[in-house]
Amino acid sequence: MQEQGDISQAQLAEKVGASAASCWRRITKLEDAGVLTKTVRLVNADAIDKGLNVFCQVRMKSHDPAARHDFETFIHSYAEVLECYSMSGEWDYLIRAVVGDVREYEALLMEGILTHDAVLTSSSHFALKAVKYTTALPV
Amino acid sequence: MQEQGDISQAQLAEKVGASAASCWRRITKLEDAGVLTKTVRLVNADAIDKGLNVFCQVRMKSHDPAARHDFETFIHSYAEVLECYSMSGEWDYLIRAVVGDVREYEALLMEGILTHDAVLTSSSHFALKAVKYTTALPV
DNA sequence: TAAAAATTGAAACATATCTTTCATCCATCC
DNA sequence: GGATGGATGAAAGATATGTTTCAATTTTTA
Repeated sequence: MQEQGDISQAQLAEKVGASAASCWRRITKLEDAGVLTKTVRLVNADAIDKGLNVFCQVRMKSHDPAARHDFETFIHSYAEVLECYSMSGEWDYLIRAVVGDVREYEALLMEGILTHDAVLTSSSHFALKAVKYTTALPV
Repeated sequence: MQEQGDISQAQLAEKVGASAASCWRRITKLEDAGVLTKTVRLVNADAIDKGLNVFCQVRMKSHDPAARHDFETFIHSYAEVLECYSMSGEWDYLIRAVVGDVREYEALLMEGILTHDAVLTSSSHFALKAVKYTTALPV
């Protein structure tokens, strides 16, 4: 289901060698346990001109909880930011953003991310190619 | 659909203020055009003990196409590696891997990634928290 | 402005879908 | 070893689903 989210329980049952009813019970249990979460439809980034992946490392001026929380809420408001992680080490945050071109990224960085009060420095790195991208966790 | 991949066309129609038939036609067109790709089910990483995100930067010994291609195929074989990008700048690749704990990552790195002939160096960075994670591209 | 082309919505259609029920099977525990 | 609890599969049931058709409307083209 991680690879084919729209598979029917009947097909799934055949694939795993169980009954449809058994699949239904297991899926329901996993949903209730919060293991299986939402179903999403993936979009081809190149097809909608968002094929450029940029990674942005951010260092904060202050590490106090309020500033961090404010920055995290702030970063959530940017649709171009698909991923953001609070990091150990020299950089406080690592962001993955998708844009159509470098100009678009410049705008996101200069008029967006860097305008936040708590941000001290940033360092951007551009992906030349997405070698692998999957949402499926191991087993 | 990027946020709710299992929405029915009837619900979608109501949401966007169009008919179900119209939705069906548009979806079919986007699928045929390769814009809408597969539907996937997301899994709660913490629930299956894969809640630790690690970023690994890799530098290659050689930059020749054969070595790169071989490494990229190699990296595809690791289920823990969810994302891998060929990068500009000082590092050749950036990898995001999910593991249960640091021990598990040590094994992936030492017995996996670093065993590849073309790899020169690597640098790993651990995420303390996933602040934002979405698969939905902007608009 | 008039003709042509494309898009739309409503309804009908056929089908696939999830969900429940029930009897059976298996494993476990006292 | 018998009884209890849990899991299983097959079938039935009700419903929601995708897909097509057709007439009407809108947009484009000449």
